[in-house]
Parts: sequence; C-alpha cells; structure tokens
Amino acid sequence: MTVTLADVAARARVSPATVSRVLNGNYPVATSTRERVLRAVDDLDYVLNGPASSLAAATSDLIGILVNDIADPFFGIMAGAVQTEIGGPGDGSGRAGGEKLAVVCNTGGSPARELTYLTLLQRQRAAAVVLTGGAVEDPAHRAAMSAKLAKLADAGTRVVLCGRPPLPDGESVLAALAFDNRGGGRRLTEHLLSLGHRRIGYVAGPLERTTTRHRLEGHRDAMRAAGLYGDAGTAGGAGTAGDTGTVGKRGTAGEGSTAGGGRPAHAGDEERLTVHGSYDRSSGYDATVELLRREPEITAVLAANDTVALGAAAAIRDRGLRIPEDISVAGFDDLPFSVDVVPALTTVRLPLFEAGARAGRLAMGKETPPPGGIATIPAELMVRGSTAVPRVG
Amino acid sequence: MTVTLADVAARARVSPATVSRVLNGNYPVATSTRERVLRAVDDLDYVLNGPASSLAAATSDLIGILVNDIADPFFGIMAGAVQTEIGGPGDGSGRAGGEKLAVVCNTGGSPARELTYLTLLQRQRAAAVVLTGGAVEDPAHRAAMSAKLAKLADAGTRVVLCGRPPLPDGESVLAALAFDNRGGGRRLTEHLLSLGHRRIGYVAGPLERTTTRHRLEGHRDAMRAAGLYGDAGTAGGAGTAGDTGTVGKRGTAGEGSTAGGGRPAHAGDEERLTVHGSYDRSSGYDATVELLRREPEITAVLAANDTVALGAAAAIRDRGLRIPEDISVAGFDDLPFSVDVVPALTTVRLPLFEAGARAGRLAMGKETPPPGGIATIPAELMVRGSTAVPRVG
DNA sequence: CTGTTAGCGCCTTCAT
DNA sequence: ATGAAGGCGCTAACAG
Repeated sequence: MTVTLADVAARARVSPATVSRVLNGNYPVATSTRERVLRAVDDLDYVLNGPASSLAAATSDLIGILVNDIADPFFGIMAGAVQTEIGGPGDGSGRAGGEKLAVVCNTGGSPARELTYLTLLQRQRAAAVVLTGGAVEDPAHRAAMSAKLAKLADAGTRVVLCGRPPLPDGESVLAALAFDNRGGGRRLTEHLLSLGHRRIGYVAGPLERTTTRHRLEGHRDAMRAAGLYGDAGTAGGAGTAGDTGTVGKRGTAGEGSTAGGGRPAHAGDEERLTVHGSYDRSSGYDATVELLRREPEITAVLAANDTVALGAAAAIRDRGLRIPEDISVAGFDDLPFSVDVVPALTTVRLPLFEAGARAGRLAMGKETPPPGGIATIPAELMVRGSTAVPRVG
Repeated sequence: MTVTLADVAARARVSPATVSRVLNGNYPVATSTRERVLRAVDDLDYVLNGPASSLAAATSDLIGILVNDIADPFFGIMAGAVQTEIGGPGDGSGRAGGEKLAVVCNTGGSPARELTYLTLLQRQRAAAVVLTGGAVEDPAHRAAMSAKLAKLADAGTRVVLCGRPPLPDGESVLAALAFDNRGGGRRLTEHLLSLGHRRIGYVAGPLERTTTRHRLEGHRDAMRAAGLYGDAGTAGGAGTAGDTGTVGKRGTAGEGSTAGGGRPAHAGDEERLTVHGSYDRSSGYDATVELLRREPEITAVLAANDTVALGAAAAIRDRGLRIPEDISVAGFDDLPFSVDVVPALTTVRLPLFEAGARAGRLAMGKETPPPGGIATIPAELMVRGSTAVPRVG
C-alpha cells in the first residue's frame, strides 16, 4: 500500500541506489535519468521515509530548540528566527529540499525537563540543538548539562547557546551567544540615576537564574558606583555562580519598613529594595505592591523584563500613582508591545530576532562560530515615556 | 562506539526483544528481569535510537503543529498548550517515557509552505498534526490541502484543526475546533452600537482568510441588523467561501471622502469603512490613518485583533485624539497584554490555551472527538476601558 | 514470560 | 554514471 524507493526505482527502470542519489542530490546523476526518476516520484506520489533514511544515514532533519515557554514572545521571537534559517526557502513545489524541522521544547525553566528533552533529542539523533534563555545556576545541574551536551556533541549534534551564557567547560558547545544583560541593567540604572532617582526598587526574576543575576548585578554595580548602597554589599560583581546557591524563597516575608526616609540611601537597601519573583505579569504586580509597602519613598521601579513591568505599572496605577510623574518604570527586552503601552516603556532592547537567526545559521553550519565560540550580543537602552525626573519632595 | 539495544541485552543477559519490551513497557516482563535490564541501560548510558524504532514500528514520536508565526502569542499560546498535553509529565528521571515532541512549523500564512510542511511531516511519519489559524480561501489550495490531509490520515497520522474552520470534505480530519469568530465580531459590534456608536471603522485582516471573513461578517451582520449599512450590501452573511475569491489588494487606494457627515449611515459605508491589512501592529496603524482620512467622523475603530488594535490606538493618539473619549477602540483575541494597556482594551476573549490543550489531547488520542468531529469554541466579549459612549456632536 | 527470526526502507561502500 | 549487496537498530510476530 505504501510506496517505497524500490517502487520508484522499478517505475523509472533504474536501481534503488540511483533513486536515492537523485533524491539526495549529493552525487552525480545523468540529467536524463534524473528526470525519469523525478517523474516516477511524482507519478507515484512518493514521499521519502524519514526514519528509514535517518537510520541508514545516522542523521536526522530535526533541530531542537529549548525554550522556557513558547507562549512568551521573548522565546517565540527567537524560535521563529531560528526557523527562518533552518527551514528552506519553501519553493512551493511540494517537493522538500534540505530544510530541517524545528522541535520546540517547553522546559518551563525546569532543569529536569531540560535534561529530559535533551535525551529525547539525542534519541532522535537531532542535527542540532539550540538552547535559549538563562540557565539555572545549580552546580549539579550544570554538571549534568555539560555531560549531556558532551554526549550530544559526540553523536554529531551541533550545540548552540542563544541568549544563554557559555558553560564553564564549553568545548562541546559550538557557539554561545550571550546577551549583555549586565551592561543593560547597568545602563538602565545609570539612566535613572542621571534623571535624579536615588531610591529605586528592583523587581527581579527567579533566583538561581543567570539572567536574573546578571541584570541585577548590572543594576547594583551602577548603584554602587554612584555611591548608593554603600560598599558593604553582598558578593555581586565578581560573577561567581555560587552566590545565590542555597537561598530559598526570600523577600516576600519582609522585614518591615523600619527605615526612615531622610538620607539618600544606606547599605541594606540593596536587599530591601529587591524583590524576586517569576518572569510574569502577576509576579510583577505582587512584587511591586510589596516594594511599595517596604519603601513608599521609591521614585522608580526597575522590572526584570517588559512583561513584569506591565504588572508593576498596573500595581502602581491601582495605588493611584501616575507613571512617570510619581514613579518611573522601566523594563527589559523591548518586546513588541512595549512601544505601544501608555506611556511607552523605557527598556533595554535585545536583538532577539537577530540572535535567533544567527543561532539558526550556526546550527545549520552556515556560519562560522565566533572566535572562542563566544559572542556577546549588545543590549541597547531605549528611553521612552515611562521614565522621567523624580517628583520633588 | 555507539551502544545499541543488543549491547544492553548482552549485559543484562536477556534477548534484545526483552529489552525492547522493557523500554516500551507494552508487554509483560518479570520484575526481576526488568530491573536487570534497566540497570544495564543505566550502566551503559543507553539511549534508544528513535529513527530505528520509528522505522520498525512505522510510527514516530513527533507531532506537527502548523502556525502562521510562532512569535505571535496568539499562536505561541496554542502551541504551548498543545505541548502541555503531548509532553509527558517529565518525571525528571532522565529516562524518557511516552512523551511526544512538538515540531513547530511557521507557515507565515503561505499556502505553499503549509503544503510543504505537511509533506515534511508526512515524511517523518508524524503521529499527529495540529493545524492552527485561519485557512486561506483559495479553492485550489483547499483541494490540495484536503488531498494532503487525506494522505496523512491514511498513513495513520491524526489530523486536528485548532482555531480553524472544518474542511468541506473533512472525513480525514479527526476533529475541528473552530472559534466563534462571527459571533465574537457580532457581539463586539452590538456592544458599540448599544453605547451609541453609529459610524464605526473596521480594520480587517488579510483578504481570503477565513478568520478575517468571519469576524468581518459578524460585524456587518450586527450593523445591518441595526439598520445601518442599508440592505444592499455585498454577499456577506451566507458564509460561502468564494466571495473574496479574486480580489487583489484594495482599500489603501481610497476613493476619497466625498461623503458628508450628516446622516447616520448609508449603503456604501460598508466598503468605505473597512480597510484590509495584515495582522500586525504597523498595519493597524496605517489602516487607521486611512480610515480617519476617509471618514473623520468615525467614533469607534474595531480592529482585526489585539495587535492591530495596538497600532490603531497609536495612530489615533498620534493624531491628538483621546481613547475612548474621542474614539473607542476594540480588539479581538484578548492576548495577555490587552488588559494592561492603557486604557485596557475591550476585546473578545478566545480561550486559546484551552483550545490548544484540547487539540493536544485529541492529537494524542486521549480525548474522544466531538460529535461530527466539529466543535465551536465560544468567544466571550470583554468590555474594558477602551470603549465608551461616543462624543456628542 | 522470554527467545528466535525476519524484516522495516534506505544509504553506502564496492564494483562495474 | 549506475548496479548489487549488506547492514543501520529496532520491533513484531511466532514459537516455546
């Protein structure tokens, strides 16, 4: 019932081997026979058996993309960009060429699922794997990931990191494209400082994530450089991975707003003015409520990303405060909606599409990796209406 | 170098068949041998060869999801929901169970790419295919799609439509989950009418798309029912697919705003107050500019979807008009950001996640299809701040 | 419950 | 430039 290569060969009066060569186009074949074969393919409506050819050739047409959540445009944009590079031109002939298929894997940020998906992709003999988003900073998980990626690489799978910092022992990784989260966080903070803000609340992402840590570190670096936060802060700047190691859920408990509002700032603000949450809207809302409870004097709120900023803005408005007159708000990522909210969101633009496209090219072997396999993708400050000089008094 | 099933069998001192049975868990195996096998698997770090097992079993672990654009949350949410149902619980054991992988295919709305991807999925012997988004209303393409889907179904692939109207000859489709776009468009318009609006501009989606047509028809039905638009309108209501058949790009040319502003409305408004564009922000902006040029008297703008509404709102503001005091704006879909824009967007909520999850279950064979294979998913009107009574005069 | 035996459909040396 | 033949790694009857 199902037509095979042999059927095509019979109809074209050639050997199966010849048909295979025509279909894969990797080998010289006389034009006349090629045409005969192609005609037979059309006549018989033949479709190659992918699993069979993958088995024989020990490779597949699949490229895995690991994302936290494909419903989040942050990841959707990168995933879409990867596809533009791995899916062929789509000539519309109905006949398929050398295009690869994207297997999108939602990890939800869970280390276990991340590993499971890598195994699944290994099982599929994926041609490449693109890992997006920040990594979880658990040493055990990092080790497990390195081991897994090494196995994948051994099996011929190209591994590319997109928007994720390089691994310590990254020899199995073809290329790592890392966003300049720290620089972005710093510039955003410097922007607020230059406007005159001194008491700035920070709604951070989940603990133990590189993205969270880097953005926060950039922020704190700028605060410290400005003489705020004193110099007695916690680890921070050095970039060691262990500093948030065993910390559980903290922050929401709150230590009461014992501080007065007189002096510009003091050591300890660093902790008090930071609240951690997840990368979603409601988390931004809740964290901002908590921030305002702890320190009603803040004149600005920096959010972990644009989505969180949306929640933060809602909380501020619900409290009857105006943006930016009473409180400035800023996000991170510059997602498409950010320019359209009112007031337009000041944020840090990450070239998500460009990064994803580059990752896709790397995954296809169409582009040579950056020197050392590592590239830092710049993050650009976008100043818009949601930030302004602080209210007086 | 690469460890195979036979290696595991040897180490566990059983036959390859037994190892296979343990791994697939579809067959009774003594607990003691199972444990022995599992230990050997761990010891050897064995990973099943997917292509090989797909070849032998004539099925695969892949489920295709066709979307217009994965970067658009409309599709991202559905795709993510599908995954929650097809990816197993992810027990974290590192060992993979019966979970399937999602192959996300960006068609960009192109019929040719849609077909190409279906061929690619057929080649992979996908276990199921979920098609999302509106269909293109070209008879030739419809026929080609039907044929292709029939072949897929023949080969044992389950075909599910999610947010896409059923095909005329849908016997090869397991289930079609269609959004009530027409009802949503109608209720949205009735809402505006009840507020007192009479001159309503409509920023429609691309021509020849079912989604575009249905939403627009719902709108026009309501207008006509209210006695606006006269009764001499074009085809509309019946739901025949041919009515936009050969129309090219129209609308942006504009026929000049020759009409006065005196009477409430007249036949011909139907065309004049509708501008087609694509489903993106800038298209909404441009279309709204055009709408305001044609008819400065409009008091409300209905957008094809929320993203378009964002662009429309920007155009209105740039013109110095206020929302909703001068002009009301409404969208469609109720994407996550819609509640957070200012003013919050009146829109029609589509249960994208629920629909995607159901499609996923259907694709997995975990849920029985609705009677007749067709289900209409309700669309709920969400009244928020962006619509209000029209300005007087 | 477990082992044996055939392929699944294709690619790929090796000849010619 | 083309044909012939073996095997990729696994599953699915069929025995026992």
